[in-house]
Amino acid sequence: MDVSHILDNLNDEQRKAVASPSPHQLVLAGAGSGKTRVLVHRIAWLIEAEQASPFSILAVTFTNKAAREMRGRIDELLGQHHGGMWVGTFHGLAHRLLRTHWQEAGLVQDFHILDSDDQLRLIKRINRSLRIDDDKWPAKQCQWYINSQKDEGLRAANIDHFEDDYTKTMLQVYAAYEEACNRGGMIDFGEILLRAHELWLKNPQVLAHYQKRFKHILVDEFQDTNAIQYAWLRVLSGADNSLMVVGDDDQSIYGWRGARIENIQQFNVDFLDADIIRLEQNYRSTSTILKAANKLIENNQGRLGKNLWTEDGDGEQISLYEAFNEQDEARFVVDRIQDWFNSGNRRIDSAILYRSNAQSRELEDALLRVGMPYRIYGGHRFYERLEIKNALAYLRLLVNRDDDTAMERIINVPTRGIGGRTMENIRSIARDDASSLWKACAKCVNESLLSSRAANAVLAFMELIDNLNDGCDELELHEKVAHIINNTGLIQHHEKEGGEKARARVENLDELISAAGNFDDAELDEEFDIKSYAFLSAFLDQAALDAGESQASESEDAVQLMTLHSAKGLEFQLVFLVGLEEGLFPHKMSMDNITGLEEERRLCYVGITRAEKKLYISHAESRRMHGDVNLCRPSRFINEIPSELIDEVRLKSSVSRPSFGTTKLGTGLTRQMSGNIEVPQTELSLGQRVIHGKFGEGVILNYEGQGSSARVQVSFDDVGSKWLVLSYAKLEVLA
DNA sequence: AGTCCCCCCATTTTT
DNA sequence: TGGGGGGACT
Repeated sequence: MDVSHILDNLNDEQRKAVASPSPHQLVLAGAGSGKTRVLVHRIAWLIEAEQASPFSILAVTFTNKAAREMRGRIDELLGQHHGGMWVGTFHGLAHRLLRTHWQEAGLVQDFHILDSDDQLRLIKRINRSLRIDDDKWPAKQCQWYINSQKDEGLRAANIDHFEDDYTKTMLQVYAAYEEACNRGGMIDFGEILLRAHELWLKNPQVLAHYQKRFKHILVDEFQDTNAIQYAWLRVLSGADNSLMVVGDDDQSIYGWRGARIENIQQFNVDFLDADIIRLEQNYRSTSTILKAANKLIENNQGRLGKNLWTEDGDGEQISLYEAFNEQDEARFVVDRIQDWFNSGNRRIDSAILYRSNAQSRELEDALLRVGMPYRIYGGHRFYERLEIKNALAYLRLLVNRDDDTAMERIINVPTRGIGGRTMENIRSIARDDASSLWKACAKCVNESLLSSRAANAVLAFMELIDNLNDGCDELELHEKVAHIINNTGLIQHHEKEGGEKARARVENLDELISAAGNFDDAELDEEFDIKSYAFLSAFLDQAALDAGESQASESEDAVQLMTLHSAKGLEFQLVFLVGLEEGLFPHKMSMDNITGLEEERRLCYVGITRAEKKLYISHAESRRMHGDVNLCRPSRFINEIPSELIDEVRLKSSVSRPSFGTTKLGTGLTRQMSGNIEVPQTELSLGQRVIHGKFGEGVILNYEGQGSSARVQVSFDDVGSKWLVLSYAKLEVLA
């Protein structure tokens, strides 16, 4: 077979990786160096050149989006869809194994997945029943503890007891939580991986089967794997199978959630014969941008070492803007995007990247003010929304009446007179009988264990669910969903909230019906009857494992706003990195230790390498955070970029820039101001020192409005900051 | 059961 | 500054 089309259009290094004869490859793929390309071409190479069966291939990614993209590109390159190949996320694949081997994994057949919201609710309930002080040991903290232990592959029984309060309490909660999950047939995200790993260890015959099947394993974003994920891979690949891992140690930004950058080094130890291939040629950015990124990341210790280069030219200089405050920064960014748009570019090719979500507000305000369309990534994902989770909980009860998490969620939503008192009774009966809430409800009704009013309400609820069930039997999935939504009063319930929010919720419920209609079983080998409860079950699994895109309208030409973390893997012609200030980026929570600081630096590296053509970096001299104004020093990362690559932006008004004296802001710090933004139609500019007849001396912080309604915000030395209408306040400029 | 108010908190996020 | 959660009050 002619396989030249697989190797054509690859560079030497990419080709070396794709056609590597070694059983193990470590591909260190720099940003924009064609890493997905290598994975996709490698798979095509295995199938077409080495005659590997698609059934023998397993490709793992971190996100569903990445898995879908890879799958699409493989099909495209091969010109057909190979069903037998497993391409998915760690969680998706592990889940698939557990569905098949539920018995060997020690699960019940109809186990269901607990998402982080369900998990937190469950922990809260457990803590209440254990009488654990929520102020001292917040449920969130317990959740974090449990998940981190699971990421490390540790169960409560495996953890050494120390007699300190913290470990003692956490272990108590962890153990009770494990028990509750087992009783209810629930597994959380960490448990999916842990069980899948234990499945290998406890069932040699199952392991042998999959080791024999998956001769070729490929892993994307390897630097993001945690301990359990790597252990799972290592065991599966065994002694004979081929394993290709692709990653970039310089883009490891998820250490805080268990990712182990050390897995890359460990790979070299575990597989001494591994072929190490560096992809350093970059096809994304200008030489200037790459030089900046290279120099910045050189400040990190213990790197495997990589230097990005391009055949492209230098391109534009990086622009650095020193804003007076966060509003000025936002205004600057929006102005630049307008210029860019007005010179014939698309907004969708520009992105504003920030360290923390809170920074988006100012940017949004500025964008709204000029009426520029934008899209914010992040926030609530579709299947995590309240109204969607409520509807799904009804569906879950149809599949399994003993699903306590679902019961807890909707037994009184919409309100039907089953309050906290009644629930306490039901819970305690369930606890005593070690039964589910549903069974406890039945018992309460049959044996008259509740007041008649409560009993009636409970009975009505149970009848509602049973009737829904009967009405659903012969319906297709989307009809089932519609049936539930229309017959539970959920719409009216959410409408009652009123306002924009209510409208959005009702719309989302509609969208859920379409989502059910679109649900396809492309990734499942089994044939499903779309009217069956098994199909409904598969849909619910999918909803738990794939949170869904947060916003649907992708078509609009809008500026992209997102955190640096969510920008990983994306690229834009024009990129703004905003808020480069000490304490914000690097963030103060991560800057006091070298590990944290280096991860922040990698985050900055990720940000810089998102830019294809032009990069703007900005920082503000003062920024309002949690209510009060802080003075900010420029981020050390700015100094780590060679100054010859940077042009400092001076706005045109800087020619007539007023001179500033040494000013004092409310914080008591003394510093040199260098603002240069003029308040329109006045002689004033931001940062300027002024005097007011009544309030005394101060500094101009901000302005808004024009003409007679123009106002300025002044931070007075003695009385704090005030907004003044210019036409009334007689402000005198101080030299 | 629902509303209101106060207090507390405040990186990053996927599954 | 502002959002969310929990408790108290109606």
